[in-house]
Order: sequence, then C-alpha cells, then structure tokens
Amino acid sequence: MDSLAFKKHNHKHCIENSISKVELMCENARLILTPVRKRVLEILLKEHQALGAYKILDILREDGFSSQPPIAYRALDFLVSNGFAHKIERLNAFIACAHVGEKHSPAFLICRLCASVAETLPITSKGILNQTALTADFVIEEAVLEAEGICPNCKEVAIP
Amino acid sequence: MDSLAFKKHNHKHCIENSISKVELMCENARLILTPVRKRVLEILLKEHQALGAYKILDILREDGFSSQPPIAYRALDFLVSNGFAHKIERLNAFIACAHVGEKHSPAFLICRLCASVAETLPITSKGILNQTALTADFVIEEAVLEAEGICPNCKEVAIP
DNA sequence: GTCATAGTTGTTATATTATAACATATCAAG
DNA sequence: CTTGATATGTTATAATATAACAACTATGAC
Repeated sequence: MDSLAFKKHNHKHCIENSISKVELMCENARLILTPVRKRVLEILLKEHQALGAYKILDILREDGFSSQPPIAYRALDFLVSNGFAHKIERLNAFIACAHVGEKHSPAFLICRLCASVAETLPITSKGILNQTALTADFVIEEAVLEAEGICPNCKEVAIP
Repeated sequence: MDSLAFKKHNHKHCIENSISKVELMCENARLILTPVRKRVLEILLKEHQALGAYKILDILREDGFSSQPPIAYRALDFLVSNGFAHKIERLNAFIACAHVGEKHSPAFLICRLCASVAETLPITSKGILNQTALTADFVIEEAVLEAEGICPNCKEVAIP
C-alpha cells in the first residue's frame, strides 16, 4: 500500500488490503471483528481524513446500527487499542492505521486546509526523540507526533 | 532554568524567571499580560503538571475572579497562542512553556503514574520527522510530540 | 476633553466530546 | 444447561469547549 495518503493511489485496493490484514490479525489474536467494528473500520478507511465519533455515529445510524455514543466509542476503543486505528488528539478524531501489524509510533501530517491526514512511514519512538530526552531516563511506552501544515495538493492550489 | 521537570530544581526561582521573561516579551510585543492572564500563567507554572481548564477555573474562583469557562479559556488562548503555554492534547490540559522565547516544536514526556509532564529540550520540527515525511512535500507549520511512559521518579519507586 | 476604536472581561446559553452504569444478548467451555 | 466472558443496547450524565452579546477600559485622533 502506498504509505502517504496525499499521493494518488488505488484506494479501493488500499481499503480491501487493510480489511484483510485486520481480519487475519484478529483471527490470530482471537479478537472478534464484529459487524459494528468492521463497519467502523471501513468508514475510517474510506477517507484519508480523521472522523469524529459523532460523525461515525451518523453513518452507523444510516446503516441501521444503534446510534448511541457508546456504540461508536466502543468500536473505536477496540480499533485503537488493537492498533487498527489511531486517535488524532489535535482533532478529537480517528483515522485508520496505515501500517497495520508493523510496530510503530504513529506520526501524522495534518493539512489545515483540506483536513486530510497522512500517517508517515513507521518511525520508532527511539528515533522520534532526541538524545536529551532519551537520557532523561524516561521510559517511553507510547509516542505520537502530530504535525499541522499544508499538504502538497493544497500547496499547488494556493501557489499555481 | 533546569529544562527537565523531573529533575530537582529551585522551582520558586524557575517560576519567577519565567514570569519575568513573559512580562518582558509582552512589553516588547505590545501584548497585555492582564491580571487573569498572569494569574493563569502562575497557576500553570506552580506545578509541573498539566492542568485542565476547569481546574484552573476552580483556582481562579478562589482568587475572586469570575469563574465562567470563557474566562479560563481566553486566558489560556492568549498564553498558548503567544507561546507562553502549551496544550497537552492527550490530556486536554495545559502546561506552562518551559522554553519561553526559544522557537521550538514542543515535545512532552508524560508520566502515566504521577501525571507529571516535562517538556524536553527544544527540538526543531525539521529534526522531529524522518526523511520520508520531509520528502512528502508537506509544509509543517507546527509539530507536537507527546510521549507517555514512566518518569525517573516513579521508576525508582516501582523498582527499588 | 470627548469621541471612536480596539481590546478585554462578564455573563448566559449551548455545542461538542466522552463515559458511567446497568440491562440484555450471544456464545463457547465445562 | 448453566456459567462466565464478551459484546451490544439504552439511559443518563460528565467533561471539555465555544458562540454570542453586553459592559467596561484604555488609548489615540480630533
């Protein structure tokens, strides 16, 4: 799969590929990818944008699922805690993981114009912090980098 | 000032130093450090922990300030947008900037046991992302790194 | 001086995001 | 079949954040 959402790619293939990977991983880990969970994953995969829980809930409602907040939050919890999705804290929104199965510290490039989000290639938390931080004797368990700016597509439009 | 909150340091001095710097910067930039704003900065500086807006509001109330949410959020907006404080997205909470006046992409080490937060030494957004992200042709305007884990003090307690 | 302006604060109301708590359902293991 | 673990449905509410407008304050223009 193409790792950067900003680049053109066969997105249908990208979605199917991700779903299959997640299904396989769930089987191996004895996790249940229930209909709601799978549907939420599909919703997230459909766009290279982060979606809020209540937006997801709206889509679930159209699909005939129950539309109370816990439904969405639980499915999102499942996806996030198993590494199939990430939460973009800056946006209070969620996005499908672009590197399912690869251990990584997620890093995101968030376009402030079109609101699209790209997850960068996997980086390790070791690489993410400079020497000073590492020598602070702090044990990093999870690290997330969120960068906001202008994506290549919007830059082209702004400066033709 | 000692740059890492986890290390022992003269915190009273650390507070006074920061306040003076901010006062000077405000004068130079024709910004007004009003009583509420200064008080919120003091509150944030007092602890090496991130404080939620409503917690700050409680303290303001005790001090006789108005205690409606906008009071706190406006002061925080002022502090954050002028670089005197940062928002820790992961915690929906705010912390005084440890490197006032130095242009930097903030990076935080958040202890999940004692909830203390340390801002690392200044790093540039250039250094923060790997080559792949840079060559994605994305213009980074702001980048924040939030790392969660165990601070040196809590590690000592856990493994004596 | 006083008028206009810009910036700040006070206040009310409400939007947005997230979780607690408990009932019900499903399914596999014993 | 019953027990336990997991998942979903439902109601209510908590926690975080902002909109909108009124009132006050300082400053510079006239």
